[in-house]
Formats: sequence, structure tokens, C-alpha cells
Amino acid sequence: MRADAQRNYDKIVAAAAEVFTERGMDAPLDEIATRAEVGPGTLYRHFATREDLIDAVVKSWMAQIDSAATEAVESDLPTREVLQKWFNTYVARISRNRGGPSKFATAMGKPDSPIYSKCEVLRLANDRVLTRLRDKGALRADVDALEVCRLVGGVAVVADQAELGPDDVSSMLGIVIEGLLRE
Amino acid sequence: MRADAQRNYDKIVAAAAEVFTERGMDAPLDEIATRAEVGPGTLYRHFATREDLIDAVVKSWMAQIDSAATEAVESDLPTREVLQKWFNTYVARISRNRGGPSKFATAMGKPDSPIYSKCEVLRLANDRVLTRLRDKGALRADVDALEVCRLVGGVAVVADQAELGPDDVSSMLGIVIEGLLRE
DNA sequence: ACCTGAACACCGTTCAAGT
DNA sequence: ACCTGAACACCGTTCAAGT
Repeated sequence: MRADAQRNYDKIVAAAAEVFTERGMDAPLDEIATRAEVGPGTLYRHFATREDLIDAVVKSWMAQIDSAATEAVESDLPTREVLQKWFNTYVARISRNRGGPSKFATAMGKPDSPIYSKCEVLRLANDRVLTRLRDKGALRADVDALEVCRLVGGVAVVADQAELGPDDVSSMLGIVIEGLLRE
Repeated sequence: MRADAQRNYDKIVAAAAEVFTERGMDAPLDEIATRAEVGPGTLYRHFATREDLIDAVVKSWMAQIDSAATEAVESDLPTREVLQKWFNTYVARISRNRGGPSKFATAMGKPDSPIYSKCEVLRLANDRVLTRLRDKGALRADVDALEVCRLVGGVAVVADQAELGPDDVSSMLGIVIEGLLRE
């Protein structure tokens, strides 16, 4: 990649991160281009779709997800509390920008989505946590990570769209958690 | 309301029901006006926002919701099965049009939404079913109907956006149901 | 190879002119 | 009182002309 192209690419991603934070992930691409000081055509050259741009922006979130999952795996707190903390963190991360949860929910399990690799990271992180708890005999045997991603993702989407606070999120997650525990 | 206004109102609602079914609830209002054979201004005169139009279209769905709730209340099947059937019906009804679940999820619990009265119908239907099962001692005591509307609504949103089939919906609902049962 | 920005398309929304 | 449709605004997307 030519030096000026690389520079523009970086400026676009930085501008997108800002604009997504201020106005949500459905913000006008126009404003991103303007703030990055490039023409709209340049944005399209680097990112054919909005999802390709989202993929670049959320790349930096994934390390945080992974370290939260590791913390959950290594925790020796009661299962309920481990899951409360993990799911709350998970929801907070994917809800960082308005409109974000919906993007992940739509792409989850769709291999041809531009953000599929990020959905895979989310699924694998969940899988690590769930597998560990299942090995301890704390979870129902038939719990699938993709399914949990979707369900917890659904909580995130609803909370995002209805502008719910952390308490509402926690209590919805509480029901999901009870549904996952071995009875 | 003048006779011609009433006629246009009815034509718009009928056209909207068709277009929403074919192209989802985010379909262009333009196409609805065209199909109803009215100008765009006439559509706006009757329905100031898209949500006002949605409210008129879903009005006819509510009797079906209520009768499904009544059936659930009167059923003497095991709690798990009653809830599976009820939630599956609930999700199916609010998912009748693409993009529909998201509209309800956004409006649920927002008194100033144009479709708030319909959200209330959904909440009360859920409340009837949940209260009945709680009275039988089958449910956890702290389960709130609004919360369940949101959670099950979240399942519907995810299923709608990720284009999931009935099996995926049922298994997600299965987790929610386990989380609601008294343990 | 990459960038620019004018141009087009689409769609929501308004409003002056009509009946 | 109600309707029409032209007009405007906004935003996504493309592409001819440039460097």
C-alpha cells in the first residue's frame, strides 16, 4: 500500500471511531470522510461497505474481550457471579457505540459478513468461558456458545434500542444465567 | 372525518400492510403512498410518523395475541410446554413483518411512543400468562412481565435480523424458559 | 495507484396551489 | 377540510478527470 493511501486509511478509521462514538454506528459516512479530510470516493476505495469500516474500527476491541474471558475462566467465584460479570462486560463491550449490538447480532453466524471474523472472536471467547464452567459441572450440557452469543446479543440489542440502564441489563442477564445453570 | 379522508386512510393502511409484508417495516413510505393511490402529503397528513402508520397496521394483530394468551392461561399442560407454545406464538406474531420486532423492542416501555398502546397489549398478555403460572407456583417470584417482553422481544429481534429459523428460536426460548421456572 | 468532488439516485418531508 | 405533487434536504454511491 502506498504511503499516502496508508495514511488516509488510518485517518478514516480514526475518524470513524470518533463519529461512531458520537453519533452511533449508523452515522453518515459523509461525516466520517469530511472529518478524515478525504473525499467520499477515497472512503469507498478503502471500505466497500459500512461493515468493512466497522470491522476495522472494532478490531481494537477484541483484545479486551479476550482478556475479560480469560479473567472469567480463571476466576474461582461462584458460577453465577462469574457469568454475571462476564456477560455484563460482554454486553458493555459490544454496546460501546449506539447501533453496534445490532451489527454484531446481524452478522453472528454469517460467514460471508465483513465482520464475521470479529463475531468468531466473540463466539470463541464465550466458548472458552462456557466450556470451563461446563467442565466444572456447573452448566447444562447442551449449551452452545453461538446460541448464547445470540441470546446475550439480543439483550444488548434491546438495551441499546430501548436505551435501558445497567440494572435492566443485569436483571435480563440474570434470567438467561438461571437458564444456563445445571439444575 | 370527511368521507374521502376516511377512504384514503383505509387505503393507506391496507397498502401499508401489503408493503410491510413484502418489503418489511422499513419499506419506503413512497411506495405505500403510490400503492394507495394518494400523494405523499396525504400519507403525512394521516400519519405524522412511520410509527403512527405501524400502529394502525398492527392493530388487527392484537386480538390474536390476546386469544393466544387466553389459551395459555387455560391450558393444563406442563409449565414448560405452555411457555414454549406461548412464547413461540408471541415471537411469530411480532415477527410477522421483517423489521417488526425491532419496532416493538424500541417502543416497549416508552409511554410517548406512537405504538405504546400496542406494547401495553403485549405486556398485559404476557402478564396474564406469567401471573397464572406464578400462582400455580411454577415460576420464580420476581419475574416481571415487562422484562420478559424485552427478553423474548430480544430473541425475536435477533432471529429477525440474523434470519434464523424456528428451531434456533425455540432453543433460545428454551434457555429463557429454564431461567423463569422455579428451581 | 490513488485521490477528488461533481453528479446521480433514493427517499423522507414540506408546502404552495388547488378542490 | 382535504388533496396533490413539485420542491427541497439528506445521504449513499459512482465515475470522469486529475495527480
